[in-house]
Amino acid sequence: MDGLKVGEAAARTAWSPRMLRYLERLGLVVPTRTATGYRAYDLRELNQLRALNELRRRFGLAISDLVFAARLRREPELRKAVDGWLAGADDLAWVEWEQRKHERLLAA
Amino acid sequence: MDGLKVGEAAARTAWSPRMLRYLERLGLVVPTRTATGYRAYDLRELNQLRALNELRRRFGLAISDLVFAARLRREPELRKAVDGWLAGADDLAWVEWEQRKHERLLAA
DNA sequence: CGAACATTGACACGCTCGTGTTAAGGTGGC
DNA sequence: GCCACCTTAACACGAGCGTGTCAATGTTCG
Repeated sequence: MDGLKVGEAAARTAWSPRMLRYLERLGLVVPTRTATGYRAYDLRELNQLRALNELRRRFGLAISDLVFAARLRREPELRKAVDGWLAGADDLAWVEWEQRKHERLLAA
Repeated sequence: MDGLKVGEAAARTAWSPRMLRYLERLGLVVPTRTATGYRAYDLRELNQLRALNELRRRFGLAISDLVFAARLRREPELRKAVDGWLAGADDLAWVEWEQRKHERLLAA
């Protein structure tokens, strides 16, 4: 039987049960459920949780940053808009973009 | 003489002078400076500011979301790490990633 | 020179985030 | 059947975000 309950999963990932429920509500790490409603964390979710911790520690990210990153991936329109804004905002990036456009022309 | 002062720029972008200074400190919209230290907003910055407003309104983004997006662009290591996490976290994305790996193998 | 603007820095304030705790009830294994 | 765990919902609370405002000082322009 795989699928740890929230307490067991918490003990193995350095999160609290409270935070596991929170992360689920944010859509970041969503476990399956047993027939009676218990959260069931499999290896996949445990790895996500450990990796999430590591990401936060190494880069000082906020949880909301990851939520936003997930949103960027799911909403292409948003991604395009943000990329466009950054391109307009960042001189160097804009130059690079022009260069790549040039390369594409050369390659064609 | 191009380069509006902070008050003029604010009047033309629906931001307050206070917020323009805040956005500068965050690195999102950074005007040049006159010899005596006054902020000088050119067309480029005015457009960035208007576009930033629009982004926030249309997608309900927080300013910190844009800060994070800018960071993603500037730190490739961070971008790779976050993309990797999302790939592991999102079933569909993972499947697509496998597909693309497959395509790459076929193309080779 | 004086009025109107700019600069930085500080204090303040409401709101949301991340997190814990507690309450009221359901589930499961010994 | 008990005890330990789970469920959701609520109250709480410090920290930080987004903003305004005020103070003390410098700049520009008529």
